Amino acid sequence: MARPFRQQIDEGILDRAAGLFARRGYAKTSVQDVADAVGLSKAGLLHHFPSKDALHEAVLAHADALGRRVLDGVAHLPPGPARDRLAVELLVDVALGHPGVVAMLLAPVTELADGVVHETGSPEHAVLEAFGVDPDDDADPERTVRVVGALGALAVLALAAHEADRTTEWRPLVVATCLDALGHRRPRTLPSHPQQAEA
Amino acid sequence: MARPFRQQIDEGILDRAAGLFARRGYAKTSVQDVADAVGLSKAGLLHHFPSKDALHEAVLAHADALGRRVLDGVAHLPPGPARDRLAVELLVDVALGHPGVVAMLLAPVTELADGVVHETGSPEHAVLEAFGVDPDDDADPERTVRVVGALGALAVLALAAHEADRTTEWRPLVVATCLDALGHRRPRTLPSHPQQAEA
DNA sequence: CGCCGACCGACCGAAACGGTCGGTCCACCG
DNA sequence: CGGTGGACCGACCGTTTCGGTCGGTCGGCG
Repeated sequence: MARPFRQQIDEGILDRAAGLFARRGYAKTSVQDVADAVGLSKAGLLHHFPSKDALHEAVLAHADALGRRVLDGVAHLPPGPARDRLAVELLVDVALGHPGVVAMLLAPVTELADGVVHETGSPEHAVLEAFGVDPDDDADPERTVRVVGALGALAVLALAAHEADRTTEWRPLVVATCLDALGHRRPRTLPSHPQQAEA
Repeated sequence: MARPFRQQIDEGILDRAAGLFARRGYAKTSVQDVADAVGLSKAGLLHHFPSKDALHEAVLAHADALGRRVLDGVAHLPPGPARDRLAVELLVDVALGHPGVVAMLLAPVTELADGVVHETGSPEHAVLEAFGVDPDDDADPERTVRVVGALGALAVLALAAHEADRTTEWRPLVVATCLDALGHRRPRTLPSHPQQAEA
């Protein structure tokens, strides 16, 4: 494990595995699936990680580290448009380089819809925290919808960009789309907005 | 199929199954998974559909019908902001009522990232068509990114809203988020009645 | 009462599962 | 030059899960 070469290979494995675990769940992702995705045999993959469980934990730690990187890079700013913008920039960079990880950040949302119970250590919480959203807080539904929507857009765009091999060209477009989804094109300085809207 | 009661049950099954098939793929979704999701035993589910394959085809037809509904509802308008707005409204209605189907519309994008080959009859093409996007056309990357991003936001928001049981409250917020992601600034400062258009 | 459709528990052969083992290949070192 | 060790694989093992079947229970209805 001393060589950076080895570490680089492992990181590639972790990115691919993250996408599979995120979308299919732990139980539904076989070692063979991951091995195929990274171009190894099952035995070859288990040569890098001693067991499926160890691989899963490494993936979780990997995603957690990336999520925390975003959170730390943004911690010095107070909540507001500037922080949002920086958070989006950092997240897009992470997403375009590691698309599987972003899928993992959204996995809890999609899995809960199936009624599946999951008990992961929630690295996604770091991302929501970076945007100042508490999932259990109903006080500001617009903010919640905006942030979740922007993350959804980012997740699928990162995947599509990676697949189409357009990551560098699309990057500014992805950033703009996410910022627009957040509602940041207009000055949002109305926290006590009487938004009775329509009944 | 005589009673509407039966049809209603089947539609609920199809919605749940669509979400599972979309996110996990056909092979990775077991009959037992669908049965659990709809609260039936495996034998009970296979009483409604003669085989897993028949269930899958029914799900595809269901998604196709919903996708086509959006396309038909929008066909009378020329491409442009007005058509985009109507398409989003229709799609949001479909999505909030049938969140699993929207996940299916996006499945090709996420699956291609895994290198999986899929050969489905692509109901999602109807949706892209409604927004005037050709996936193989590089001429207007911004439009592609915008549309794909808006669909991603919609997909995860529909799931989240369904899970949090906030579909009616969140609907206008979801519409606004998707439109913003598309890059259409809402005419909120116009002298006419911008906000009440969607009621 | 008898009938029928909805639904279930138990079961089947086959396939896939996580993991092990022995071996091949090859870069590198003496 | 032989040899040493890591990366990697094919084949295999015992177990679990797969799609699907079968016989049966239950309740509504004529």
